[in-house]
Amino acid sequence: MSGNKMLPPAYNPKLVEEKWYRVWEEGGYFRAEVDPAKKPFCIVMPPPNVTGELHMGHALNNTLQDVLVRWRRMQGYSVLWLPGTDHAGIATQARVEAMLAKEGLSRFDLGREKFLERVWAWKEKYGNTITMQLRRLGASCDWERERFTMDEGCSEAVKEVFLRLYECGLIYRDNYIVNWCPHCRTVISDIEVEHKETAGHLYYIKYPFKEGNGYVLIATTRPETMLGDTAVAVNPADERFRDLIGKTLILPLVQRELPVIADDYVEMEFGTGALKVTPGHDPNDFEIGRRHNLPSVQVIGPDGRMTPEAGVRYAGLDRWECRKLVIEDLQREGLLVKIEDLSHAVGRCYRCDTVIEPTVSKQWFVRMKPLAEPAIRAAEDKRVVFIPERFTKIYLNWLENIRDWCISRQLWWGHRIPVWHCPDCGESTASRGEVERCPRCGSERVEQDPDVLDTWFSSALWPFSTLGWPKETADLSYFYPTSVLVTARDIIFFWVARMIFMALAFMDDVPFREVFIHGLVLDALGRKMSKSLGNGVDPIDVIESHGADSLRFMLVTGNTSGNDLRFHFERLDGARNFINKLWNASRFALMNLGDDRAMEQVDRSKYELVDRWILSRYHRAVRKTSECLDLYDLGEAARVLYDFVWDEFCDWYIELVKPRLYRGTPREAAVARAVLRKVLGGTLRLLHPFVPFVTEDIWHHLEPGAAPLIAQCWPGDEPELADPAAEEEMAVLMEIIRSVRHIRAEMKVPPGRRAAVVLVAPEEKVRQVIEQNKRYIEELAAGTVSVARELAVKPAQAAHAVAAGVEILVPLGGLIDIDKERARLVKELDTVLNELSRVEGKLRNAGFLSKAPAEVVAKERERQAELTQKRDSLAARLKMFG
RNA sequence: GGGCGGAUAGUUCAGUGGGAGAACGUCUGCUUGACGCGCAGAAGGUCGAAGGUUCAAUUCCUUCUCCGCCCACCA
Repeated sequence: MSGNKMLPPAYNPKLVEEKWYRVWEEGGYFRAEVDPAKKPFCIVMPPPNVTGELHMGHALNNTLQDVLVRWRRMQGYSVLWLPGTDHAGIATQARVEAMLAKEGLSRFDLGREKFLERVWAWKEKYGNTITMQLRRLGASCDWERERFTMDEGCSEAVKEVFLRLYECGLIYRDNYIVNWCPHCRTVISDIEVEHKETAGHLYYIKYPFKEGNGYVLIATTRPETMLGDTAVAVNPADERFRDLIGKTLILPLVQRELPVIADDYVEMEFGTGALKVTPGHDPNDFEIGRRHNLPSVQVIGPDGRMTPEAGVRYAGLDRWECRKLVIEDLQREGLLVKIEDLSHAVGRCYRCDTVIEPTVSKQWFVRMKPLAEPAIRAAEDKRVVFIPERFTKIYLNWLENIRDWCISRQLWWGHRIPVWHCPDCGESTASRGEVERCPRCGSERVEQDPDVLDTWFSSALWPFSTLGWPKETADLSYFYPTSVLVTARDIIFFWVARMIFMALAFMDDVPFREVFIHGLVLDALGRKMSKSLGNGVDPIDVIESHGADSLRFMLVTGNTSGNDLRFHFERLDGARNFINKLWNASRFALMNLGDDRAMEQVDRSKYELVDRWILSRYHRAVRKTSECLDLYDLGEAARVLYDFVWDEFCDWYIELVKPRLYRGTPREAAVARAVLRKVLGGTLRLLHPFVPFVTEDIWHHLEPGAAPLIAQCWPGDEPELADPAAEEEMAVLMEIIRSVRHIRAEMKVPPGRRAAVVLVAPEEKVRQVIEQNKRYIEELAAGTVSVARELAVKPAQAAHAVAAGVEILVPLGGLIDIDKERARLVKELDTVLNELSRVEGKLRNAGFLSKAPAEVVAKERERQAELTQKRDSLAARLKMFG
């Protein structure tokens, strides 16, 4: 025996996780090779923000990827899991600005260049926090290929894509109504606006006619915007207002003249049926304005304060203060008719939750229709497949209703728009390199556009920019298209869809063949984990307390693809217990296996029933696990392994193997050891993708000197191990053992006391199986077993049961409590009778007999026979008690 | 206003056109030579409601109820 006995009785992740990660990383096991002899398997990691710290969402996302990647690697694919981080424009800039604020500085004090130096310095210092945390999770990505959305290569790709889109007219610059965040001081795209139902008010305001008395009553939720009104619109079909169209109103407080116009957009039923039109601060009004050539007045500025256009009384006021004052003023003038409560959706910035101010502004856009179409077809043609399938519809629905994508941001941190403007002639020039002078007028006063691109613009290129595009690299031709994208369902629009249309436009192929969507990690109460709620659980804390494997296993088993997952600490304990169970089963094996590996090659004819059984079950586990993984059913795969390890391998096989190991002949023990080693070795391989650390550690105790488990091959299908006969026979033994245990427990037979179990088995074959495996029943049910074909005289002082057609008698001498035994039998008989009547009812049904498949009918017949025998036996037994 | 997901044991969740499952919790035993992060045994469910399809529905279809999410330019 070797140093195996040194294994401690509990697995301690802290002792081994760091060590094995180092072995893997330094051993180059994560390194991807372009190997034409192998099939490629590639995943690009959704890049976490450089500002980020690992949260449960990352932990889930990366665990799923790591399971797939480790599994494929073991299967012999040439695997590339490409990691990286995202520059996260607003988030990172805000972080550094907050730091500057502590020094009493703003970014404007530093200037663009100096500020960017500070951001880069910050990134160098803190940007690898999350990648270090991913290592602790066990993520087996190729760190030598780590990328950053603003590194040289990615920036090249961004420029290239921008220029090509610009040149073919798919990127344009226009004055348009956009979503302005007064807090972030930048425009954001439509999907970055979160619409939240908010309690508000509907204000009814009189707009007097210019001529004569009377007024039109309008209703608005945002009275401060009235300062920018340039018309009032009614529905042309609205009888009430037909005569008013073309008349002129006087805008209260401002005294501007407003035409009454007719537009289909106006809902007759809402409010008063008359709509105040503010082209400068409402997307719908903007469209109406364009249709009717209305002027647009910007009354709210970039800082959320009223502009001079709003009039001297209001200029400089915060938009909310202004609202109050406008209401007061209207009230004073008797123009405010009433205020109603109204719940409506208010758009807020997804980053800072500030209420978005729609504003007209000159921005850069991507023309979406031509790009969206191929992306729609790719999903329709199943060139990209979503798992679960239902997300296809969500994706398609979004693309089919897509609007142009606003890509410019008024930030400094990001990819600067590669366009230079000439102040002299107005020419704009897009260029890959610096532009020194205007190509049109020769002016040297050209200046680069100050804005940067939406962070998601560079993310959209991630699957090919990281592989080297626009260069034609070996990685790109070998690994592209990537195999699968693993991501949370909340960024299908932000990211998945954009990667697909960009890839189709520039690579002429999908970026990945499959999209594996998972849900969100919620807290125990079902709420989203968030910083503001303070209900987040830190994965690193969990790794500290339970180990990375426990966290991984819990996340995988708790998850059905696409569905959210609630985080329960109890489940974490369950995962840890499982890992500890595996550890101890291995410990048992190692204590008994010894070092004589070469001797363990055993002739299969020497296998006993229990060996054939566990090998057959192992074979099933291999097959089932592989099937589940193929279907991205990782949770089910992990559950299959959990059940196999705990129920079959530990609770049954290890117990069944002990008699031979402890008291068997040397030859018997050798057979047992061989099977034990085989099953344990295979199981470790199966479990490795899920719980890499503990399996790797055990592996090296089991096979000292062998290559690490990460580099071992995935268990192949061994059809010769399937043994239905062994499973059937074993089922009989197990049922008998359970019955005896049940009787012992119910009748309170002390554990130390051996019971003399009598088994009456009329069937020759069954009797043989029992006879040959008597020792196992004796061992596991703590008794001595005798078998008979029939029994002339049945002992009265015995507990009785029927299992698998075998009558079981456990003589209890004076111990038996007749009343208790009778009650037990009555209860047993009751369930048998219920079941039997159900089965017989079925078999009496002509429809069932004629229409149900033959094997279903046969099965019911079999059950009927079994139940009948059980019933008779129980009834006879009851009769004995009178 | 559309769309999606969930509703199954006390709790958290799997699952299935033909005998309802796991984990945790509960109850009863147990210093059984791997493990008390354990072992053995047990209790506990008209599978949200109502219809329909079928020989057979917890599972498929329709409607409804409740919870959650996403999308949407009724001010």
